Amino acid sequence: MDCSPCSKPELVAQQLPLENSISKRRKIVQKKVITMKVEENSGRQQRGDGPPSDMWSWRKYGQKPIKGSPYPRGYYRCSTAKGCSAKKQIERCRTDASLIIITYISAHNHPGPKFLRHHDNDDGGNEEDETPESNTSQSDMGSSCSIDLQQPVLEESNQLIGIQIEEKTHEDHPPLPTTTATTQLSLEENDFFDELEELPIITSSFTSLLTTSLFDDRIHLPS
DNA sequence: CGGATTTGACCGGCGC
DNA sequence: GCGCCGGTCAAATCCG
Repeated sequence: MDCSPCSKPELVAQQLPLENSISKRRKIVQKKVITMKVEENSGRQQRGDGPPSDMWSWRKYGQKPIKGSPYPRGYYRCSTAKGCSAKKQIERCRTDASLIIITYISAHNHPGPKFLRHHDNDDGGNEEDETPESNTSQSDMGSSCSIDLQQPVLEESNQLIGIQIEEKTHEDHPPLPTTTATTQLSLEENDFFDELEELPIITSSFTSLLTTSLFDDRIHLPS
């Protein structure tokens, strides 16, 4: 039962220096931790780090053994668009190899894959796959993308255990670690996704949960 | 041949 | 100040 990585302090407490390179004064780390159980006979995670396929294209750019965990952590970057700063980390629960912990960092700043496009292009006006490089305005600030964040849809063969959204605003005077906005969700917490139900395809109850949008910087600006 | 993956090295932050 | 650890880079390799 100790397989509750959602509450694992290490996961929650780790800070990502990703944004640090962007802004030293303000560190805003937006992460969404998805814990899901994958079946061994799914034949996908046979290598121990095989990423559950979602609708995005991810390119692996690193892998590191994590202290205290027998399983390495894989670092993936969105390869759907060049300028996309979306990343995800995939690791396995130290106590349960069948438990996959996927950490989504930042967000996609480009139209999503097929089904999203179909839904998004309803107006047929934004078909332009605007490469983020075109607008060099804030291509580096992927977290502040102006479009809603699209979240992956995982195979229904995977069982979603929980989603944990956390957000850290780290300025000169960092608040108590416990003040980090952490939303822990269970499968029963459907009300949270009530606002996210606009997702066009719902292959399963789990996939719909995964289509949540991360936060926009615009909604919350502590300034 | 092009793109994706692998893997070791490097860098920066944090704790002691 | 030093060491540890996590995250990223980049060259080499593999695969389609």
